[in-house]
Amino acid sequence: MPAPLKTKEEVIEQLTDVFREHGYTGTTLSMLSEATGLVKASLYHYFPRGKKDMGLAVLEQVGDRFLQEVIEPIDLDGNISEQLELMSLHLIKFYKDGRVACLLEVFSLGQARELFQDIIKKRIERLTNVIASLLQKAGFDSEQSRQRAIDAIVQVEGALVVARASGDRQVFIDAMQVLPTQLLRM
Amino acid sequence: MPAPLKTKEEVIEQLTDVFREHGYTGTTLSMLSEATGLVKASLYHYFPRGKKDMGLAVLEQVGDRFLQEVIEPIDLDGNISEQLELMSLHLIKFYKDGRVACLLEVFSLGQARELFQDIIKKRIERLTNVIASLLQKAGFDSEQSRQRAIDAIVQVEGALVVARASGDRQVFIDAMQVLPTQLLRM
DNA sequence: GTCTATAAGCAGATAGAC
DNA sequence: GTCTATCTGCTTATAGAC
Repeated sequence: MPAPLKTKEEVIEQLTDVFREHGYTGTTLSMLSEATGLVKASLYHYFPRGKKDMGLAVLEQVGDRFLQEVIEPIDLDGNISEQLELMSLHLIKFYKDGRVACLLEVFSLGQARELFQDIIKKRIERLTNVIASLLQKAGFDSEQSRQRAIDAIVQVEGALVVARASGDRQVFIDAMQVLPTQLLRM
Repeated sequence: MPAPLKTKEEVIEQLTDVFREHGYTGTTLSMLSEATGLVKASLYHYFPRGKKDMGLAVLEQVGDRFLQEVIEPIDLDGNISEQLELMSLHLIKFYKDGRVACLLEVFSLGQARELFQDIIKKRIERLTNVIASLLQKAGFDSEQSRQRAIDAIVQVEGALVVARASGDRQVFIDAMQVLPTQLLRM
């Protein structure tokens, strides 16, 4: 039996680009078909329950990639300032200089909200905890760390939105570059 | 000739709620019909070019309301810290404690982006200038004022997104309450 | 695993009566 | 100014051949 031309993971990656640009409702099966090179019926082979399954798969894979590419490289025993600088660089890369949206933003709108809100809520909670534990290592108390972790997420989401809306990606890059200093400011 | 039961302005207000919740693509004429109590054909009386016209009308009216309710109350001759506190309160009210989205965010996604990007870009530029001129009154130089104005918009947009995604409106309220201090910090 | 063909329904939009 | 009725095209989704 020959290996499939595409793994499911590769298909999901191609779906991701479309969902990130158009949101959940704004994405049609025709777009997804064109992006993957598979006709609609073929997509149903990978995702039997259709668009909803595709959204879930994309959300999960992007979440995993975020942890791998942005969070896991952080060395909790390293210099905190350097680790935050590293995180900043990885954030810029992950969001392609501000060119792509965050799924947590675009999947929390309209009818998609009901479908994905539990997952999205958990992801934000988890991300808050990870960043907060990093800041606790830097000497902030539990509550301060949690507040600053939320600030960081607010900063990322806001900078992505403003960069996209204004058409100026530099807004995102600048915001990420000052993020480490902001988080450690007394 | 009797007065119409609804003015166009009132109709636009009802459309606004739907567009803010579902975004442009996610909003259907059926939703708009239900929200206004008018059948689809009646909506075309007010907006001859259809959904696109409705989006433009909503964008314009919300922009005007923002200037009236958040920007114009600011007294450029008053105490700067007090004026920013006032702005903070008005922002919380305008976005209904974080319950409603910003149109500049949700109208900059997917296919709606091409339709509205020029308007959205101009609105952000204008808003940046207004806030920057306020900060110049507080003694910041031109470049610092502009940067901090962008920071403020990033903060508002980010806090709205995180509040919506996490289902915790307090995130937005908290962020708005610390905004004045943040903007004036040396 | 990929395809052709097709179903059922909803989308945005229009004609024309009242 | 609001309506009923209708149109065309696109939507998600499925059946079944290869």
